[in-house]
Amino acid sequence: LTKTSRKPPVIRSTAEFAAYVGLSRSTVSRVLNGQSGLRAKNIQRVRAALEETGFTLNAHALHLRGKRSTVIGVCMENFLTPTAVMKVSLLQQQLRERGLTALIEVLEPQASRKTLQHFLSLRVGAIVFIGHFESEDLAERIDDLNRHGIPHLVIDAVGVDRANTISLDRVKAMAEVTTHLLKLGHRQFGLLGISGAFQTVNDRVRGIHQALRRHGLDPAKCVHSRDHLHTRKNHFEFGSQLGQSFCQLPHMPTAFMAVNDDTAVGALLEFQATGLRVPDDLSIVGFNNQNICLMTRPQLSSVDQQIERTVDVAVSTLLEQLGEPVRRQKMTRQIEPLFVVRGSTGPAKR
Amino acid sequence: LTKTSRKPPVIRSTAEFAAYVGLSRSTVSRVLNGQSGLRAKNIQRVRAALEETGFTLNAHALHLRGKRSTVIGVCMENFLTPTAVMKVSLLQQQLRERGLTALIEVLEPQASRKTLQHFLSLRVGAIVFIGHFESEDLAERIDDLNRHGIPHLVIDAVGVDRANTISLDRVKAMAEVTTHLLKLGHRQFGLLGISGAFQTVNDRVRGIHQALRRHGLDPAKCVHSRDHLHTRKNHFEFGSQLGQSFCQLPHMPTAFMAVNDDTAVGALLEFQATGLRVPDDLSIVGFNNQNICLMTRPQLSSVDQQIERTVDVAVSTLLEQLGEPVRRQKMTRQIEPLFVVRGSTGPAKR
DNA sequence: CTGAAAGCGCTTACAG
DNA sequence: CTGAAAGCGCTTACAG
Repeated sequence: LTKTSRKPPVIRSTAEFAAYVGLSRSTVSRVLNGQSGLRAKNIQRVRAALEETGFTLNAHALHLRGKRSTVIGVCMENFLTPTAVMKVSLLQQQLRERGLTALIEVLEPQASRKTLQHFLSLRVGAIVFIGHFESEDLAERIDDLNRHGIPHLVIDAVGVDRANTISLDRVKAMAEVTTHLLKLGHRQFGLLGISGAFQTVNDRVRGIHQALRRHGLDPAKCVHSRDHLHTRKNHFEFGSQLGQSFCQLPHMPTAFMAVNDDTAVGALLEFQATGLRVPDDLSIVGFNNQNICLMTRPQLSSVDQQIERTVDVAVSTLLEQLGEPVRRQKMTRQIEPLFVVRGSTGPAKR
Repeated sequence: LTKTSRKPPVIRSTAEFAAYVGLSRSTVSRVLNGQSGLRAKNIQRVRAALEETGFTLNAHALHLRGKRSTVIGVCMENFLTPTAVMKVSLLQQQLRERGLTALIEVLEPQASRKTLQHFLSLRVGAIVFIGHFESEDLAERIDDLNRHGIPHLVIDAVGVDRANTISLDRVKAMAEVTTHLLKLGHRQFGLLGISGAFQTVNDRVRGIHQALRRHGLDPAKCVHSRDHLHTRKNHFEFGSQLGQSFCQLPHMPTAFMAVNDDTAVGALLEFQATGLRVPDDLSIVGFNNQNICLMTRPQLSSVDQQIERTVDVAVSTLLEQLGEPVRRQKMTRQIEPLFVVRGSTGPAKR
């Protein structure tokens, strides 16, 4: 084998690699692990051969010896919102910076057990769930994990029994939005898509009611919803239909709060198509602060989920748990929302 | 240990599991692998214990014995478009149905080597790249993979040396769009964001020119771009600026083709804000056929990438390669686009 | 300073 | 029909 050989062999084990270098497996292993007390010449030789061959240690063999895994399993929901994608991407980046590897799998509702089994069989160090999942199903999975002593973290899916959760403070978010609208003089409110059995929805409604009561108003009299009259297939279409639906009311609310930005945009365009002016005739607020908030005229006021902060907290929580035995008490942390005011909210028409 | 014990032990190896069942590791292993010639009673016992304990075989040990891995590494680009997310999600679903597992990692430009090393060390069966990557960097990674005898597949990032590629036929897509506009009487065309060093962009421009020449027109005289006057940070904003920019021309084109839907929507809203009517005064076409195409009035004509078909082809290509030795000839397949005509394209103003 | 040997958790010839 | 033993690719006491 000449030094100028351009085609080094593909090496798949330390045994082969040691033979190639001309040293024992032990010595090679020690160099690879950066141990001290080795002849400089040997270190050089191993390093050079590593460069030449591009050899990588077999992660499976490595794990079989070393017990503790540096791999974190990430389950993301199958219907991915841009917000969720951002979280996944940031999470992986931050874990990588701390020497951990995130392995992502899409969690299908009907295959959740199978996916989790795969992570278990990989003996991952911890599992993170990002997104909204079927609550009972998720609770079962988390029981499994607890039994196996594997720490977990749920981002967003609040209200799951025994789940360690990090989530946006939705009560606070909606209280803030509502207070803002109250100060602008609005007294009649329309909800767009804020209904249903999710805990996240309950929290948002609670925030709205809280703010209203603080202003001495009765939620039952000033909050209106038409969600029950339409079907949700696509957020935008749903928003359009709700917009139309509200226009048919004799006394239309002057302020609207939507479950997300898509729904808000759907309604906004519908209102404008009817000849209503925003924010002169009515105000409207989205949720998530996505790019489409900038795509309407006027631009859409919306609640920002503070994704970077969320992921920061998630990662540090994860690291704390990683060393420790699994805690018996469930842990929850809330993230402060940021309400971004733009042109779609203005003083109530008198 | 009573039969009604509610808290079965957590078992982490076949040795422990075999002891729990009261059989040898060999027998347990045979049951787990569904081999024939075993006493029915023992099969029952193992199955029951499996159910009780939730034991999973250690994937690492499994792999160490079994050589061939059923894991496919998926690299997705760090800036995820909704289209890319859809592809990743569908890909994982389809691989799962075929007994393979997709492990996803976000490929950061500066860490591409590290990510690939991780997949190599996991000894994955193949690697799929989804999205747009730095062409030279990707080419290097693919050389590495070829050297290691690991099959790969690139979805979307066309024009990479020696890469097996599956991509949308962008030449055809744009030829079709252009022909459609020509038939509507348009003769002057504005490009919105269709410029730059990417092969995908070259292909699209080629398609446009092709169609023009077929109609006896000189591309140099009827295609206009203002991309060089503005900076791209966010597609939508970029589209707005381009829209403004075109409005300042003495002779404005009557038909516009955008690099993606966001850019098209940005320009469309800008045109409308200036008082121009779509499609009466001008026509505009997006790309990707995302949800936002439905959010404008009129709705946006756009090119659909046919994601399901793309993933289908990707998976079958992957399965073909998985058994075989790595082929020396690079392989490319093109997917037929679908041009979806909506209200934003109409007869040219005379 | 370096090497031979044991062991991590599996499966599969090889005996019985 | 079932069990003891070897071996996959690593690392780390244990000798030398």
